[in-house]
Amino acid sequence: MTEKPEVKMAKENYHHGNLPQALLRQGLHMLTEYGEEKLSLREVAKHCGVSPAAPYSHFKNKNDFIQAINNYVMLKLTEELQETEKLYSGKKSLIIELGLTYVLFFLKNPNCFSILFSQSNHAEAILFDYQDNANPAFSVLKHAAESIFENFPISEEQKHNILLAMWSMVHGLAATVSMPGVAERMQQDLDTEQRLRDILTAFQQS
Amino acid sequence: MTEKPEVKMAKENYHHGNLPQALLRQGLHMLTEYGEEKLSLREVAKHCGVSPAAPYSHFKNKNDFIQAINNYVMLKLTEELQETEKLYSGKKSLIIELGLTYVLFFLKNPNCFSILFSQSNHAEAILFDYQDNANPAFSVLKHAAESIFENFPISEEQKHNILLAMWSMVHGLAATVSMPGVAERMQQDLDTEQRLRDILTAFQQS
DNA sequence: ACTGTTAAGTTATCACTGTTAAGATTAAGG
DNA sequence: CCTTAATCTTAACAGTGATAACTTAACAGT
Repeated sequence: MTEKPEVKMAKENYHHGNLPQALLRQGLHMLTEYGEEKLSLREVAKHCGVSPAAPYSHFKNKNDFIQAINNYVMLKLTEELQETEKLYSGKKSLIIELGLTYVLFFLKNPNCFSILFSQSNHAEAILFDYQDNANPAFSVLKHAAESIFENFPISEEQKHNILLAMWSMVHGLAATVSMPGVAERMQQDLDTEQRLRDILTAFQQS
Repeated sequence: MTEKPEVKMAKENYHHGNLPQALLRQGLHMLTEYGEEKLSLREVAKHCGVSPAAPYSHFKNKNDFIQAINNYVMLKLTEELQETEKLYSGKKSLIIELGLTYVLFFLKNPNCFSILFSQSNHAEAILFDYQDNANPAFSVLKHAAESIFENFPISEEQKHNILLAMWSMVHGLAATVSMPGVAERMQQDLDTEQRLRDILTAFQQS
C-alpha cells in the first residue's frame, strides 16, 4: 500500500497523463510516512512535478483530496477483510480473525486511523441504524456475526448491542495500536499476531 | 469544562497578569468548539487581547501548547473517573460505570479525543508494561479491575490481556462516539446513558 | 486541415499560519 | 533607584490553502 510512487511520467507533456492517480499515490505515501498534519498539498504537487495549483483541477479542495485518499484506504481495508472472510468462512475463528485483520491493518498503517475516522460519518452507520451498510468494514463484521447469531434466539436490539461491543473492542485496539510509538515497537516482535489474538479472545478464555 | 473565557483582564496592563492560563482556557474553548485542525495559535492570542507572538513567551511552540491542553484535559478526565470510582467503590457495577464515565466524557467533548491520543505516548504505558501508570485514566480502570481479579486465580499475563480487552472496548466506544455527527444526535436522546451501558454489558448479558 | 470548445496546467497573488529576532515595557529584588 | 529578567510588541520570513486570469494541448465537427 505504501510503495514509493514515481515522481514523473515518461512523457514530458504539458498534460500529465494521469495526475489524479499520481497525486493520490503520492499523497497516501506522504500520509503514511509523515502523518496527516504534515501532509501538504503543494508538496504533493511538487513531488508529482506539477504546479501548486494543479491539484485544484481535479479536487475541489484539500478536504476533498483527503476524502479521496480516505476512500482508497477504506477500500483496501475492506478488501483485506473480505479476503479473511473467504479464508475463514464457516470456521468458528472467523470473527477473531476479522478483528485481527482490522487491527493489523492499522498497525501497518498507523497514520491512516485518524484520517479514516476523523472526518467521515462512519459512526452514524454503526450506532443508529443496524441495517445501514455505509461503513463497509463494519458490514463485513456484521455479516460474520450474523452467521453466529442464527443459532441463538436474541432480539434485534441485543444483536446490535453485541455487535457494537465487538466492534468497539476491535476498533479500540486498533486505535491503541495506532498511537505513536507502538508500531515501531510491535513490528519487531515476532509473535505480535498471537499477542493481539490473545487480547481479542481474553474474555472468552476466562 | 467549556465555559466561555473572558476576553480581557480587568487591568489594561502591558503585562497580562495570567496569560498562560488565559491562553489555555481560550485554546480549550476553541478546540472543543471548532476542532483541532481549526485551532490557530494566533487566533487564540487575538481573543486574549495579545499579540501573535505573545504565546511564545510561555510555550515553546504550538505543539507544546497543545500538549498543555492535553494535560489539562487528561486531568479533568481522570478527576471524573476518580469521582466515579469513589461513588461505586466496592460495588459490582464499578467497572461498567467507569467505562460509562469514560465514554460520556468524550461524548461531551468529542474534539478532545484526537488531541488526547494522537500525540502523547499513552499507548506504551498500556500495551507494554502492566505496572506502568503513565496513563492515569488507564490506571484507574486497572485499579478497579484488580479488585475483581483478586477472587480469581489467573496469571499476570492473563490479567493484562483481560484489562486490555476491557480498555479496548471502552476506548473503542469512546472513539466511535467521538466521530463527527454522533454527539449532536446522541445528546438529544434521554436514555443515552442506558444505551451505552447496554453496549458495554452486551457480552455479559448473553 | 481548420477552428471553436473545453480540459488541464501555469503563474501570480491573496490571506493566513507558525515562528523567530530585535526592541519596548514592566515587575521585582538587592 | 537601578539593574536584571520576564513579558509583551512589532516586524519580518517561509510555508500553507485557495482563487483568478492566462496558456497550452487535445479533440470534435464541419
